[in-house]
Amino acid sequence: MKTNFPITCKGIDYPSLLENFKVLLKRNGLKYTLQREHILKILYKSNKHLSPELLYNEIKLDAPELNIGIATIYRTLTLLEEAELVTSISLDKQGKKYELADKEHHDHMICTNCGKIIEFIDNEIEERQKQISKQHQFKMTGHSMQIYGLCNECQQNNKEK
Amino acid sequence: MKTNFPITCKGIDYPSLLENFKVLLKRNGLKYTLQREHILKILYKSNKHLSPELLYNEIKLDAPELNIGIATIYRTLTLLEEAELVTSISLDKQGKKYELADKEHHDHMICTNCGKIIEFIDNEIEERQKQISKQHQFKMTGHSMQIYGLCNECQQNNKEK
DNA sequence: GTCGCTGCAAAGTCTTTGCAGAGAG
DNA sequence: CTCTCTGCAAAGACTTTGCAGCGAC
Repeated sequence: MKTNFPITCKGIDYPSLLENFKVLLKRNGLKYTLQREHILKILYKSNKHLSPELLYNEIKLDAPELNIGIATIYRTLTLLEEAELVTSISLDKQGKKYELADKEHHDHMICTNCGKIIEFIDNEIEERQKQISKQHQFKMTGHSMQIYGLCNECQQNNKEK
Repeated sequence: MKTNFPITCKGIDYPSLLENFKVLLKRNGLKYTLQREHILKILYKSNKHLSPELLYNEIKLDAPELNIGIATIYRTLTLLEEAELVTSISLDKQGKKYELADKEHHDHMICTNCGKIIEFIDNEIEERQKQISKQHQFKMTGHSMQIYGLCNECQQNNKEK
């Protein structure tokens, strides 16, 4: 399935996002369902990286009557990722995590102690990546960068011990 | 298990690497076995990123009489990674891949069409990462960066079609 | 000899798939 | 009505673990 969703998500209110979402589903011949809305909603509300399982649990809490299945989560996330409505990062141990697509691309700092994820953007690096790709005659379509280490908090805690 | 292997691997001949390897095993209270040597050897010979399964197959071919088990591959790779004798990258679909630790850290360009991996280093980016970490009071211990896209070859092939 | 290492098979994860029924358009 | 989407359960891929025997030291 090939979809083509030109969209930015964050920084808009939920009702607008939802409207956007419905339009985009239609445009791609996909149906609007309560399950899909809830997935969008939880991603919007939590505003952070969620694993499929976490997302599943959140929806179970938020809408137990929906009785959503984990398979639907996986299927929908795959679909939304193809549609570029969500993006994912894959961490070595923890598996894939998803978040709403952002109008701005960003990279991640991941605390190896507590798992916290700090987002950042750096134009200098972005620019350099393009140059490097060009040098290697490589046609860049995307990239991901993770910095691993200890967040401020965990550094403090370590000192105390 | 905590190991402490200060080492560089590439750019040295195999016998030296092997000697190095034996010393380091001993230093960490680990035993030298034929299985471990073969894993080292294949990683050295292939000089690229291997998945546990590929590594397994290569060893089966190279030394069928060893009758190595896949579990040993996994156990050994985990161990060698802790020991910093090998490093891994995790690609979304393909899972983890391993290579011998290099004296120089490097990043990866990954062709989304053919899976080819091109390695590169860029000091400007390395430097910038340090600065960014500092800005966020984040104690960087490592990082990984992947650029996704089409390698030169695949671009040519696409044009032909 | 001791104790770590190994192969095997079984058990775990995490993710995907087949299917029949439910539901959106 | 039609055809997609869903939940369920089963199947898959990949990785880890328990165990008894083997082998390095």
